[in-house]
Amino acid sequence: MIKDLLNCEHVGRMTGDDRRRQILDTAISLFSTHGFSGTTTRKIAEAAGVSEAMVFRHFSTKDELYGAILNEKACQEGSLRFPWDSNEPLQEAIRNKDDFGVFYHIALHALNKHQADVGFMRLMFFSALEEHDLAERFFNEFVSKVYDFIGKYIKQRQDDGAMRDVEPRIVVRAFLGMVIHHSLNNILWDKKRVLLNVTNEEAAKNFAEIVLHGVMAAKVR
Amino acid sequence: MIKDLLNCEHVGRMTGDDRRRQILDTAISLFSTHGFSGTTTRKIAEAAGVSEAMVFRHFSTKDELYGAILNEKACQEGSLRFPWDSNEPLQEAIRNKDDFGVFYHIALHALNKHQADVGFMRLMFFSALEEHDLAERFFNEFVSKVYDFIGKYIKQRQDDGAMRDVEPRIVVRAFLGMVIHHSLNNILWDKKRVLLNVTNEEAAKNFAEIVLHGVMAAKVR
DNA sequence: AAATTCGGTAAGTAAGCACTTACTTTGGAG
DNA sequence: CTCCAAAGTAAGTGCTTACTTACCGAATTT
Repeated sequence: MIKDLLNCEHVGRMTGDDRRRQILDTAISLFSTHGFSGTTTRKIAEAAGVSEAMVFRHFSTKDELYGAILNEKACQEGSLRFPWDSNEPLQEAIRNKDDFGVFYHIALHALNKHQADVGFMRLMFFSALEEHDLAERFFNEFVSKVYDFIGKYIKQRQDDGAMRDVEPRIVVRAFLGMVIHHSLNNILWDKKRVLLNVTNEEAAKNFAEIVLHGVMAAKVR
Repeated sequence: MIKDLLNCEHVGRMTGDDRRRQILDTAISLFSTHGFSGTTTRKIAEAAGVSEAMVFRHFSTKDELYGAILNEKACQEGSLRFPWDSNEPLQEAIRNKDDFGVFYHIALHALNKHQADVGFMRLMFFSALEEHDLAERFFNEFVSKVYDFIGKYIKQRQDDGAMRDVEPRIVVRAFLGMVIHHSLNNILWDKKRVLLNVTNEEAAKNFAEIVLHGVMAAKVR
């Protein structure tokens, strides 16, 4: 029979794996906008265009479905794609001890990532608020490694005499605070960007400058 | 009869207003730990030690109860207590153009407030994620005024020639980012303070120094 | 002391929830 | 073409939900 022609919007039935993926994607979108208890299995099924029984064929409980999502998201984002993986400009900045470049590219990478996956950020915040243990896992496997990475760079630059003697982790907290808080504003609090409307590049540039030099006028430099 | 003696843990009945307050307080605690849809009216009633009917006598719907909470919280925190109200050290720092003092006291005030009312912060994040319009109201009535206040101070110091020419709102975003993100870590992600364990005073001091001078070693100063 | 008010409950109701059962349809291998 | 595993569903199950009704009994008022 004629198949795989005009695969527009799916008419017939899907393979098990395809349907599983589709239910998962649908669920991600719903959980990320309404949280765990705010999302019903019925709505997931409806949005996926199947009966509820299909949801439970692929995931035996609602908890397992939520777990599968967080697991995938945390791993996908956590184990493969660190900000420094396949980020040549950042790697080069590190090699050259170009401090501005390092902070700029970390910030820009993060801001772009957050913007591209709003659902992921919402999901993480929901599961942190709802105290789901996989949010903790994401924190342990991803965030803490970012702290180590940036912290080590700062420590080395302090040893070089280029940076003053501040606890590196406080600097990391301050810097990531600027970046993450900015994303959070764009996603959650100030979606219309009334308070502040800047490109990711501008934000990254300013955050990097502030963490390095602050806002005071240079006296003699 | 003997009454009002040994008023330990309440035996008899409460006045309407007292009961209303008590239900409200109970609900605040539950909503802030489980979110709106994660909290049932039954659990609220149980925790308050009354029947569900009492909850609905005081608040005609669950939505109204949630609204009353956010309303009170947003107003209580929003209209009276700005960081600069009844904060003499901050006011003095402003008068003296003591930039470090200004940022230090704003940060310290915020960090202490967040620590003292974890429930409020959780509530705000839940309602922002759940897109409750009163989170938006809090943002418009409180946050935007903080931006104006700090932004104006920065603008003035730029005019004085003391601070370099950066968009003041970006500086505010960066500074509040450090502070709020730090609180968020303490409340949500890193409750045990594995990554960073500092007092509010230390954090405020370092954040203020970073926003003013950055982390680079002084060249000639 | 009787009347009235109001804090309080037991026992509902209808709708919605996560999850199941028993069954039908479909596509592809033999 | 025949079969059968797997994709799919309709119609439940028992339980929980937000919310209601009809009724107590302790105070306070008169």
